[in-house]
Amino acid sequence: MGLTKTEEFTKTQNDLASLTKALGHPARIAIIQFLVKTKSCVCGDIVDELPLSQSTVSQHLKELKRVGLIKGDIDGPTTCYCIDEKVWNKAKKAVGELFDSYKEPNCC
Amino acid sequence: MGLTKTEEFTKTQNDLASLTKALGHPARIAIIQFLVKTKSCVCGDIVDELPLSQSTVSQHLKELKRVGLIKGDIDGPTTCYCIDEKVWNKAKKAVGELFDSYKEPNCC
DNA sequence: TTAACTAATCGCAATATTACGATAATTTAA
DNA sequence: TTAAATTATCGTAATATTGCGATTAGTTAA
Repeated sequence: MGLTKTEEFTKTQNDLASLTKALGHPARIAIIQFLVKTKSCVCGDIVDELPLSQSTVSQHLKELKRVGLIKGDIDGPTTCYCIDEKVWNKAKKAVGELFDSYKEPNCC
Repeated sequence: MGLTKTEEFTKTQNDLASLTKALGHPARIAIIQFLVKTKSCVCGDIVDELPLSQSTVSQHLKELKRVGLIKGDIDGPTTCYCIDEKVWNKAKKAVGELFDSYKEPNCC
């Protein structure tokens, strides 16, 4: 079918999956790393940094915006992208809790 | 195209993306949570727990095995799945470093 | 051996994703 | 106003993902 059965899972599960899915592409990891390390965050700079076309980069930015990890402020003709601190910290906590929930081998 | 330009990104970027992509489905999050909380980890128990068919669950297990987060020991007619501690800790570290790399708002 | 059980794989259909060029929308500069 | 620059969106093609039923492969029990 190609259609995830979202309604069969909990909100937590769907939210975590949505977040990790958004990070699940090397271009989007690269965008995040670039936004973390640079002070400027003009869209054009991101396009220049990535080995992808402008329209493709724009799509990846949209996906990261969808989950809220980044936000874009329109500033004249350009758009200034950056990490959304609040959502970032929430995501960090959620993913951290998942990884921390495993303590030690149960079997095998 | 539908084909990620893997070769244009660094190994770190591809590895992180591959890992988060594997976590990017609610069924796979549910599987991980189930393996974390239960002591038993028989494949059939996972199938019973999830609202998906046996073949679909098997596919999700395969994806998690592909990135190494879980491993499956064939034990007679059943297969015993569990978290792979070593890969888990590596993944935890890699994702943790990504989230920790962001310190404070740069702009916007 | 046969039968029952477990789990992986195959084949298929529906939908999603990735990527690009072209176009549109917006803003600034001339 | 016109032209240039920036970014979003549209349309399209190729590939990937999700899900299921059916089948296959393997093991155990009778």
